[in-house]
Amino acid sequence: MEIPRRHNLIRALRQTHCSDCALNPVCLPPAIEDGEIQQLDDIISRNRPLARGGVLFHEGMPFDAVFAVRSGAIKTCSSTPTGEEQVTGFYLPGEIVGLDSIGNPSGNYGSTAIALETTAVCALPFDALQDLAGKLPSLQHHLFRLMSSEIRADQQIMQLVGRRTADERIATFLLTLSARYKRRHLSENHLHLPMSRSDIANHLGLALETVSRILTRFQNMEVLKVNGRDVEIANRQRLMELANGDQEIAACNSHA
Amino acid sequence: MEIPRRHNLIRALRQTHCSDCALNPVCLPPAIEDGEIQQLDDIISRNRPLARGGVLFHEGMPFDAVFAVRSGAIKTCSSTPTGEEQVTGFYLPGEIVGLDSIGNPSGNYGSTAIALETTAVCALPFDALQDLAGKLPSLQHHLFRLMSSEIRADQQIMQLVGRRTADERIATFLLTLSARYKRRHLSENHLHLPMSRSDIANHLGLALETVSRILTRFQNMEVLKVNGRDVEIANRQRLMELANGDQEIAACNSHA
DNA sequence: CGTCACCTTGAGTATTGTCAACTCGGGTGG
DNA sequence: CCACCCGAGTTGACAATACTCAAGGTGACG
Repeated sequence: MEIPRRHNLIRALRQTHCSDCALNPVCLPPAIEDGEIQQLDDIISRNRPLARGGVLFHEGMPFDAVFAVRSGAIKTCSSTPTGEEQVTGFYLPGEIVGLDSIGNPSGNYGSTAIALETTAVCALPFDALQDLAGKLPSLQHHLFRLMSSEIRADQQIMQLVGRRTADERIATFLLTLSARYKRRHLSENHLHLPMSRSDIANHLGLALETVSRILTRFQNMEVLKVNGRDVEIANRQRLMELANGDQEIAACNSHA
Repeated sequence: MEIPRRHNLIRALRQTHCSDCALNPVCLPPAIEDGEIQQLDDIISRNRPLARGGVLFHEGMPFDAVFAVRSGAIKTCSSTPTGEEQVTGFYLPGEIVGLDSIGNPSGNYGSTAIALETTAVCALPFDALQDLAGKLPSLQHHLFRLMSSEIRADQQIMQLVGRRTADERIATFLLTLSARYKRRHLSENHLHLPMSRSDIANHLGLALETVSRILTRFQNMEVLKVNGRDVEIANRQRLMELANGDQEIAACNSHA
C-alpha cells in the first residue's frame, strides 16, 4: 500500500504552480503580478524528485537551466585542477542552484549538483527565463539580485575560510544555516543537517576530524546539543561570540 | 608645463567613447551593434582618474552604479563582523567592479573599492543599465555572464584558500594574474603587481610574511625573478606544477 | 637626510591536518 | 534471526604548515 501513496505525493508535487507555492516570496520577485506568474509558470518544468545521491546536473553537461529547490537539499561541487572535489555550496528550499554556470565560456555546467536527501526541484530553462526577463523588468532585477547574493555569499565563505579559526568557521556556518532555516519558517534552533561532516569540512576548508571534534567540544561547552545530524543551538549568544572569536568576553563572564 | 599636459590627458580620457575603446571586446557584449554602443555610451560617465588610494565607492554608500576599469587597478574590501578588512578581489582594465552590490538588501554598496594606482573608470549607472538591458538582449546576457564569472572566480578563490597550501595559492594567484594580463594583450611573463604583499596575503588568507618568504623561495628555485612588485615568470612549467602541488614530479626530475 | 611605508628574514609556537584505531547503527544475506 | 559488513562519525597521538612576534633593510618622497 505504500507505492500508490508515493505516486500520489509525486503527482501532487508536479501539479503545483508558482502561484500557490509556499516558497514564492523567496524565489520570485516581490512585486510580480498574477499574469506574470502565469508566464513564469509556463516555462517551468517540475520533474520527479531526486533520490539521495541523485545528480541534478553534472559538470560538463550542456547548460540549459537553473533550478529552484522545492524541498530537500542540494550540494554543488566542482572538481579542482588536481582532481579533488570542492563543495562550493549548499542549497535549501527556495534557493536557486546553477547560477554559477550561466556564463561559463564552454556553455556547460561548471559544477555538479547532488541531492543530499530526497529533493524536489523546479527547472527554469535559461533561454526562456532570459527572454521573459527582457519583458518583465522586475524579473530581470530579481535575477540580478539573486546572482549578486550568490557573489556575496561566496565572498563570505572566502573570508570565513581565509581569515577565521576552525571554531569560528563552524559557529558561523551553523548560524548562517539557522538564519536560512528561519527564513523558510522552520525552527531556527533545532537544525537537521542534510550534509555529512565530510561535506561540511570540505566546504569550510577543514579536515572532517576537526569538524567532529569541534562539534563535540561545543556540546561539552553546552553551546550545542549534537546528536548525529541533529543539532540544537542551546546558547545562541555564546555561539555568536564564538563566531566572532570573542574568546575573552566569554572568559570574563565565566570568572565574574 | 606639466599641468596643462595632464589636463589634456584627462580630457582625452573623458572624451573617449566605447566605440573606440581598446577594451570594448572585454567589457561589452561581443555581438553588440554600433547604434547600441551609442546607447550605452550615452549612459556612461567618465570621471577624472582616481589617485592611488582613492576611494571609488565605500561600503554603506547608496548603490547607484557599477564601474568598468579603464586603466590602473582596483581592490575591493569588505569589513568583517569583527572589524577586520577582507580583500575580496582585484580588478584590472576591462573588468567590472561593483557587481556584488547589485542585490544588497540595504540598497548600499556591500564593499569598498580603492584604487591601487592611478586609475580611470567608466561609471555605468545601474538603473539605466538595467533599462537598456531590458531592450538589448545581448547586453542582458552579457551582464548575466559577467556576474556568473564573478561567482566562478570567487569559488576558485574559495577552493584556493580552503584546500591548498600557501605555495599553491601563490603560484595559482600569479598564473591567474598572468592570464588576465595576457587577455588584455600585456606581457604574460613580466607582471607588475599593483597590490602590496599585505593585500595579496589578505586576499589569499595568508600572513604577509608568508607571501614574502614564498616569493623569495620561488626566486631561489629560479621559478620567478622578483624585484619588489615586478615579478617575472622564469619557469612557467614549474610554476604550474607548484600550483597543482606536484612536488614529486619536480623531485623526480631533480635526481634524474 | 630623515621619515615612513613596504618588504624581508629569523626564531619559536600552535592550530590544524594526517594517520590510525575504534564505535555505532542500519541494511543485507546466509 | 543473527552475524556481518559498510559507511559515517568519534577520538587519540603526532607532525607540520603557516602564524606571531621581533628586528632589520630598502626605496620613495618631502
